[in-house]
Amino acid sequence: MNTLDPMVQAFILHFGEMGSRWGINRTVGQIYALLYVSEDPLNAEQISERLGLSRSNVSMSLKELQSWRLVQLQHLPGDRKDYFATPDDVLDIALTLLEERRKRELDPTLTLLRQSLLEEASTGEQKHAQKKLQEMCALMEQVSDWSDDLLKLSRSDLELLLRFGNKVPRLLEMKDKIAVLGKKKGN
Amino acid sequence: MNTLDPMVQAFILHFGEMGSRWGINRTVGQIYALLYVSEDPLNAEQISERLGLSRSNVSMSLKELQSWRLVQLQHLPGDRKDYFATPDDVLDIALTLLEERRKRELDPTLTLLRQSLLEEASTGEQKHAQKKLQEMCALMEQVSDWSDDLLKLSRSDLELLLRFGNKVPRLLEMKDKIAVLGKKKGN
DNA sequence: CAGTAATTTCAGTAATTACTGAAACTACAG
DNA sequence: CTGTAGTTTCAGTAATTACTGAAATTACTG
Repeated sequence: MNTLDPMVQAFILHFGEMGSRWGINRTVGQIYALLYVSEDPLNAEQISERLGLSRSNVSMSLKELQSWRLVQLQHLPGDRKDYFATPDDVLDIALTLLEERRKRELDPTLTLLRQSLLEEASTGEQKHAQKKLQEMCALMEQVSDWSDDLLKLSRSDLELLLRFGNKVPRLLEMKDKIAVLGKKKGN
Repeated sequence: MNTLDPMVQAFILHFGEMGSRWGINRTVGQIYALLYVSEDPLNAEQISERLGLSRSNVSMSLKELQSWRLVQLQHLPGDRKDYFATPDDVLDIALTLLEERRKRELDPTLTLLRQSLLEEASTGEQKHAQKKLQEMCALMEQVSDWSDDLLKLSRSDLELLLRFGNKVPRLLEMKDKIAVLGKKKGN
């Protein structure tokens, strides 16, 4: 891990440590951080040199990052190596993260819950359990729909929402007007 | 893991498996699932019997769940044992989860980023890196503020927001009116 | 098509994380 | 106090996950 600026160094190490909390491992976190702050795309060898990781580890980690759509593969003219970079708009990145996390952390459970709710409950204990699953399922569906719609918003609408987003409570002062909109989709 | 209803059984095992994706381990996930569907609070011994776990493992896992504020300790009259239950409102649970995850997954990084941004950048590469950190920091602050405000909402406002939440795009059709509100906090 | 640069796979190993049983602790009851 | 029911701690071990180097594969180049 040679000749990296101390600030960048600290950032990379931090991402490595946070990796486990974020459901990726240290290496994946470090590589992502390195690419994120790099001015230009890097190839696998450059990454393995700068972070002191084996070439094969870098290869596997880059695949993982690609499966999250958090890095993009690029080619430079006249160079056969694969180069990698992160998308440069942070908002893009955040949305990708939201989508992938929903896919991995919510969808499987939602599938299971829906299945369970198709079954007949006989005993009282079963009925109680099913009611609880039902509640969880309903909430998870709402959250899932919410994120779906968020992902469909135009960039400008999204920015608007985020910018005044911390004034959500004020927005709700308008709930009389808003309630009308809500009712159109009867729920 | 004796005499559990197959549906409940499947739910518990699923939570165990998802645990690692959610940043908790199998045991913690299973215990949470068991408590969530249980009609009455359970004590540590009941949990360890029903899930086939050692008593000590249950003790540690319950502490972990308490640190997430996902289970509550209770006492039954005339019984010295500690009993545990999950809060029964799923919305409560979701908000707790949001808050705890922000605390664990976002706050440490936000702290680091803010620190880094206090430093002087000299070289061009440093300046580029700092600009990227700056962008990430700004977005994370917005997300953090968003969730803060969400947590402050009254129960009824929250339900309203969630209920018509999947009509967010429509809400933004009203952005002319809303923009006025946004400007009051000039940003 | 032979040679080479680049990447991927994978079996073995290292590092980390989870779990257990035994011992220590806590708090109450007689 | 002493005994007992309940809980927690912790050192040792099991299980899982991460990482490596060597070999295999891919895809160009001359």
